[in-house]
Amino acid sequence: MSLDFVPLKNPTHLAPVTTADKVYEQLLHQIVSGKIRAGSKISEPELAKKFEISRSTLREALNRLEKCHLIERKANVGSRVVDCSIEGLLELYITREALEGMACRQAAMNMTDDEIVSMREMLEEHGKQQDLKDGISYYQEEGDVDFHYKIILGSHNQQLINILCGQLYHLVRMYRIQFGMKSSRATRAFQEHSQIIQAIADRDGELAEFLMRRHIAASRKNIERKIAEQI
Amino acid sequence: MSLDFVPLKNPTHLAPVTTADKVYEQLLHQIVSGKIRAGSKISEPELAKKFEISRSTLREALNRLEKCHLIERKANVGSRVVDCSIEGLLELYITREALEGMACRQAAMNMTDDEIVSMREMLEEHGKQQDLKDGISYYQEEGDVDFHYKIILGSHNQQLINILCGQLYHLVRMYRIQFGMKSSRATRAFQEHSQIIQAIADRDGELAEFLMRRHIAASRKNIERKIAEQI
DNA sequence: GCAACAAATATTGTCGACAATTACACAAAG
DNA sequence: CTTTGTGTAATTGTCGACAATATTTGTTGC
Repeated sequence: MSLDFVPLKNPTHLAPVTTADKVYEQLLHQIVSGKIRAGSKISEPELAKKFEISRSTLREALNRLEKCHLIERKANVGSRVVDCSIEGLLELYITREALEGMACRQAAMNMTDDEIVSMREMLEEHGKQQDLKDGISYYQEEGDVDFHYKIILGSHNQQLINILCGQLYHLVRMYRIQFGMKSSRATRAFQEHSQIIQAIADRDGELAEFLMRRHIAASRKNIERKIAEQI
Repeated sequence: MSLDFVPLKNPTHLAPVTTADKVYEQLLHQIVSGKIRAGSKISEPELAKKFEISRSTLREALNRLEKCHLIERKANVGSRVVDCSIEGLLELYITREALEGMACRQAAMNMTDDEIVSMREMLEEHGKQQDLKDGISYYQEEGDVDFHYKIILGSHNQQLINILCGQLYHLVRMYRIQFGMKSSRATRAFQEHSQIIQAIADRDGELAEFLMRRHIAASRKNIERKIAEQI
């Protein structure tokens, strides 16, 4: 299996230099996209052979996946991909609400004017795409993630950035893909994004946090509602 | 170097089964306590020899330290212990404020009555010790951590538990030890703890989160003040 | 047919050696 | 004296093999 192509999008992302890095990226993508099924057992010998690397190198890659909580290891038993459950999804969103809310508050305090301008431009761009496609759209989904990434980075808080971009957002993307979560409240979400940016531009940290928390909570409740309907 | 003695206190803690587990615990303790200095470079051959294990096993242990952000690795360069900076400490407390605030809100919603009783008992115990020693005390410091651990666990949210107990609190303890942070507001903190438990017992999640955030923010501001004085 | 135990198989953990990369020491040039 | 370049030494990354543990298979007894 080739190790070249890089299928990743993450602001924390560094260029992969070592073999284990590249395998890690491949596996990350395959898990997030569901090509390696959630909850499935990982066979070290099997994967090592598939990637044509030694088990040591593969284990190094697995360690990094474990670091972002995409797999879980038990001593002398092995690794499993985390499984996607509704409870897990809700817990994830609650955690996001806390962290991104604070990140948003910090962003209002710490973002440079340039960063704010750049966010406004991005939002405009998203608005145009929304005009064209309205409803569901790949760009909306990716656009949403981009928006959140920029705010997180804008907090200038390395702890928040590491936890959110380095760990939680891989899971967020995984759930989005595997549960087929298209937002269904795109125009609404776009408005909320605008409000949030305005609060940041006004340097109103308290409001910015409040709005971000409401934004994520709304998204969570939307999911809860859908789940309830399916029963 | 012997690998037997277990010097750890963490609710997420599982019995170490593998050699790498034991070495990880030893290193964790040595880093948190400052025996291995913050910011210092880690030599794999040197440490492996000291523990009388192979480099592979040591690297396995290092991977776990990296997982809780106690060391940082650069490809082809090596590992360093994270260094303790004032900015890092403040960022840590801001992150704690967000996460523990939410954990406290969830605890108010999800704790069982038994858990609440158990918290009350613990607080009483701490109160007695405070009567005796008043001022600075080992028990106060450990008691404070115990209090926070219990609330985090009470959230019943695995994400919050993992991030806080598995990652952030190692850093918290490291900073406490290395910066010699004795609270200096012990009686005040005790009162705040009481208030928080009351809010949880009343199932008032909103108030519980508010109080916990104020509690941690006060602690952070206390640190900022001390730092300012030293200049 | 089912349960409990035993042997065989497969998987994970650990080891030591080699390859690739980086850091260091020293010499030569400006 | 500083700086640049080169060669050596040290460190990290990767590999394949062996040991320890878990899982599966097969067998025996009821």
